[in-house]
Amino acid sequence: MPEGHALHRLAVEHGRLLTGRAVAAFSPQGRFAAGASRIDGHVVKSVEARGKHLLYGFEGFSDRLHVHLGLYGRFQTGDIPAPAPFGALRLRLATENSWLDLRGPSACELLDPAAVHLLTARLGPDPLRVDADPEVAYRRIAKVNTPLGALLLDQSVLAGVGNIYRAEILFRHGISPFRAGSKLDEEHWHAMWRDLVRLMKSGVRTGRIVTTVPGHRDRSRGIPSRADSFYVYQRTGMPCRICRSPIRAGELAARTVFWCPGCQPH
DNA sequence: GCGAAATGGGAAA
DNA sequence: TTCCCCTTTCGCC
Repeated sequence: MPEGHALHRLAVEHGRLLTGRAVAAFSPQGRFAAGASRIDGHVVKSVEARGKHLLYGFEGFSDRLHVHLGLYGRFQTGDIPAPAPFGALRLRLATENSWLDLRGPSACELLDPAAVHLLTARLGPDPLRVDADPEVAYRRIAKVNTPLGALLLDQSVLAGVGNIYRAEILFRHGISPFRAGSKLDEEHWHAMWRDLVRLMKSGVRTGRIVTTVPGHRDRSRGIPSRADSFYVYQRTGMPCRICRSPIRAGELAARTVFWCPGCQPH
């Protein structure tokens, strides 16, 4: 489930479980054995999300643990006692109260301060961080002919947006994914940014992505189902909630992109 | 039951 | 551009 909102939610949860506590670290699978033994016994100082990346800091230890879930990665947490490890368990962290298991990440590694700097320096502004500056993203967007649908997924332009937010934000602003970045005026970008901040904050609160408003849902009451949560994402061939045109799908930046040909003319 | 696709991205080619 | 990481879910038999 990892778009940016999910990682920020994990950072909050893990911060609550781990900050100020000594952790026992263990890599039953073995692929992070050396790193785990270096973390083992240290007190966690901080947990933060930057885009889709998680960084964990430790007292008296300048390296940070970097985790990127990729497409398959998953965390599980619980109260001790922890269940017996099974399968490909990359990392288990345990405090005296709780345990945290990590499986299938694309990155689980220790980074020294210089490497952390390299990582954060190549990420664009993250709509979920207070230190984010949307102007930095706009300067990249405005000078290229790359399609907006590709720019929104480029983590060096904007950090944290994934395939759902990409499709949905473009729909909500009536912009074709294939429009060039240079054809987006600044006012329009700022409106999109503000909308992203609002949608992604809501995602952090609720743990899910909902971009539809109640009047546009098939069922207008209660918490919308997943199928009712989106305007275009994975709705290929279904009628647009606004104009009834069949939703289209294509490929952009090596991912499936969805759009409404009526509401998002090229 | 099985294969493909998937809320991602880095390395290899 | 293709592969791969290594898991879950969904759609089609």
